[in-house]
Parts: sequence; C-alpha cells; structure tokens
Amino acid sequence: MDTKDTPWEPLGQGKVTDRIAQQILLLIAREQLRPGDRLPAERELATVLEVSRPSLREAVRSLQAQGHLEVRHGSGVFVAEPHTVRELRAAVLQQQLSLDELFAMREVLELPAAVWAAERRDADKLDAVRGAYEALVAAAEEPDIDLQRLRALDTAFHLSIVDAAGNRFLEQTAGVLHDMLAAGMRTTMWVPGRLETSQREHERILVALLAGDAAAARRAARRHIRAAHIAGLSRIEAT
Amino acid sequence: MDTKDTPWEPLGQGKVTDRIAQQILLLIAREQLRPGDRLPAERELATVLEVSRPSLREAVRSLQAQGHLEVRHGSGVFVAEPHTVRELRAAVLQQQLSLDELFAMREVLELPAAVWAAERRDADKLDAVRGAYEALVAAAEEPDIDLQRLRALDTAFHLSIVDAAGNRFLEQTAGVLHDMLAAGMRTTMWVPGRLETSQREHERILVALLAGDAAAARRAARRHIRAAHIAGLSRIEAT
DNA sequence: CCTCCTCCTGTGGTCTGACCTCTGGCCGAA
DNA sequence: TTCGGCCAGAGGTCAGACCACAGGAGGAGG
Repeated sequence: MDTKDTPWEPLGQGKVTDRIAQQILLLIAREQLRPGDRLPAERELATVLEVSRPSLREAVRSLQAQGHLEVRHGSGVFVAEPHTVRELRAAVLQQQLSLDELFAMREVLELPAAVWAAERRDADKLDAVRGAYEALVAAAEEPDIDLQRLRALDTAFHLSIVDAAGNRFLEQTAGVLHDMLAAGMRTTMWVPGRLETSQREHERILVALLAGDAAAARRAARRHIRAAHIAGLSRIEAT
Repeated sequence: MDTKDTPWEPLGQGKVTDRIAQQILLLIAREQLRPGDRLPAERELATVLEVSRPSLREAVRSLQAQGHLEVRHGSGVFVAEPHTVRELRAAVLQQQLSLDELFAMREVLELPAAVWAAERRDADKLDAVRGAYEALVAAAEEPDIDLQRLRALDTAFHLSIVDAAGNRFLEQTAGVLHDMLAAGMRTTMWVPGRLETSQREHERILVALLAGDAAAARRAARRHIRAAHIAGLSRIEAT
C-alpha cells in the first residue's frame, strides 16, 4: 500500500549494488575526478553511502569489469584510463566476432537485400536509397571531412537498401550487424583513395537498383562489400 | 605453505575472485551450457569451488557486467544471450512478421550455412549434424509420435548445420529466426505425407554435407526449405 | 472434479564483523 | 645519508545470519 512516490526517483530503485555503482559514477563526475585519481577507501565509502562493504565491493567489481575503475591491492581504488574502457567494451561487446565473420554476413544479408530491392521496385523506398546516396556524396565533398559522420551516412545508405528489400527480419538483422561492425572498427579511418572508390561502387549499386536489374545490383553489392572488407583488414594490419 | 604445484596451474594464480570467474566460464564451456541454461545455486557453487559466497558473488557480478551471465532474484543465475541476440530479439519481437518473411530469411541464412558447412569439413561438427539427423529419424519412427518433440529435433538438426558453418553471427541469427518460426507455427501439425518427404530431404542434405559437396548441399537445403514453406502455408489456409 | 488462493521451499540480496595479505611511508640503526 | 625493518591503512577473503522474491505444491472453496 505504500506505493507512494519515493521522493528521490533518480536512484531510489533497483538493487542496492546497482545504486551504489551509479552513486560512484556520480561521485566521479561531481568531484571532477580524472583517470588515475583515487577514490575514498572501501570502508569509508561504505559508511558514507550507508551500505555494507560486500555490497560496495560488488559494485566496484561491476565497474571494474566495465573498465571504469582500477583496483590495486594495498593501495586503493582508482579511476581507470578511458582508453582501457573502450578496448574492454569493444572486446566484450562484440565477444570477439572476427571481422571476417562480420563481413561474410554482410554478403549473406546484403546481396539478397539488393536483389529483392531491385525486384520489388518500391518507388518510395528507392527514393530513400537515392536520398541516402546523395547525402553521402554531399558529405564527402565538403571541405573538412567528418569521418564519423561519413561512416554513419554510409551505414544509412546500406540500411536503406535493406529497408527497400521489404523483409523486416532482414532489416533488423542487418541493423545489428552494422552496429557490431561500427563497434569493431571504432577508429574511423580510410585507406587512401578508398573514399573515391567506395563512392563509385555505391553509385553502381544505386544505378542497378533504380534500373530494376537484380543481377547487376547483386554483383555491384558483392564487389563493394569485398572491397570494404579488404580495406577494413588493411586498416587492422596497419595498426 | 602449499606453494606446491596445484594440479590446475592454468588458473592457480591471481585473485580468488578472478579465478572463480574463469572457472565459471570453463564450467559453461565444459558442460555445454547454452544461453538460458541455469547454473548451480550460489551456495552450491561456492561449496564446490571451495570459496566463500561473497567472493563467488563478486565473480558473478563481474561476469554479469561483461554480459556473460544474467541473475534473476529468486530464480537463479543463467547463461546470458549474446548482445547481438538480445538486440535482435527485442527488435523483432515487436513486429508481426509474416511466414513469408521468415521463410525467405531461412533461405538467406541456411543456404550459405550449408555451403560453408560442406566446405569446412569440420569432422566434429558434421558428426553432430549426423547425430541430430539420427535422433530425428529415431523419434519419427516411434509408435506414438510426439509432434512437439519432433519439431524441436527438426530445429536442432538445422541449427547443427548452421553451427558447422563456423560463423557465430550466423549461428545466433539463425537461432532467433527458428525461435520466431516456432512461435509463429505454435500448433504443430503436419500435412499428410510431409513427414516422410521431409525426412528424405533431410537425408539429402546430410549426405551432401558428409560428401563435402557444397553445391549439392545448397540445392538440397533450398529444396527442403521451400517444401517446408509450402507445407506451412497450406496449414494456415486449412485453418 | 476443477479452480483459485495460500503457504512453503529454494534462490538471490544484504548485512555484520572478523581476519589475512599487500603497499608504502615512517623511523631508527648503520 | 642510506638502508633496513616496522606498521598503519588499504584491499582480499571468510563465516554465518537474515531478508526478499519466484514458483510450485497442496488445501479450501466452488
């Protein structure tokens, strides 16, 4: 019956441990703590937050696993380097799916997508594809190129094709795949000359789709994905 | 004083909590636990591993933060689904997908799977496929046929092929697809004569895989999926 | 006989308080 | 001044108890 609204909804709910984790993140933000800075001792923190030490330790473990904290026996708990955060997240998030597996799946999903999109001839959806293509071209011709934005537009172009294929399961699957890809290739970087080549390949795909030529669309899509795969690999090796 | 060689050096060092985390991952691998399966209770696990419950819980927290485990209050600790699967399922669950879309995706996913499985020639995985086939045949020959069980074995057969293809993204995606399919065709029912036909088609796929004939495997898989599609449709219309 | 509600059991969630181990600085001896 | 050991404070681990939730078994009522 005391379903009354608790006055402090922002953190008032959920398991104690999770609340502690949020509190610690808040603490770091509020105190402007930088990577390498030390947090209060476990016992002290537990006292301040009015929780037991085991609960606090679970929260710390959780944040450590997420890469936010670093624990040194005998010394204390420290704010971790954000650099480590990203590596950890990338490795964990995609559970080590290799680029080869991901690009193989691009072929599996996007070649049928191109074929279906060409066959269906859905005017509205194909217009959307054309719009995505034009946005991508426009962004690539600007003076100072925003690689981050370019990647997003590239993804949008390919997903617009998948959308035009008219299969919602395919659409969702391709969306997740591109998320993985984006996470795996976080450091946006293009092999020299890749940008122009890529645009030509995109154009070929678009033309084939608008012409309703399924076979040509399939070929163009395959050519593009394989080139992108190779470019992705060379980027890795260059690291 | 027991600095002596512990029988399991690979994990003998480092903090207890971290060792526990590794042990749990090993346990999942060794016991072939799949997403959704339950782990032993915390108290039991702590006893077996000869550690205290707080330490065990810290390890679980850590694995939970990394997405390997899912903890449900009052129910137990479970192996979590990979992020890809979780996202896809959440996205797909919302929409009412048609049988046509689902079966179209079966072709998209399972034809490449058959090709790859035939090309890789992974003896262990192909043995698993053979095992799944034999289990399916055995179940179909029993006097009183359990349609529910038959469907599960049929799914297991097809997923074993996908597994033999060696692409984890494909594996996870196909898993979700078959779940959707099972949900969409809840009332298990077979068109008269479909059972025997289906078994023949399965056999063809299996033979092609064992022979390493990728083209034949692809043809056999396509034939089977299309036949299953038609059977599924006729069932709907008969309603 | 069936249905609904209650209660019980098992499981995770949290707490208390104790002891061990490591790190790093203080401080006395050489 | 330098080197060494000492020790306070930090995290690491443990034991046992009790709380809160989920789900099924079993009894009460229809």
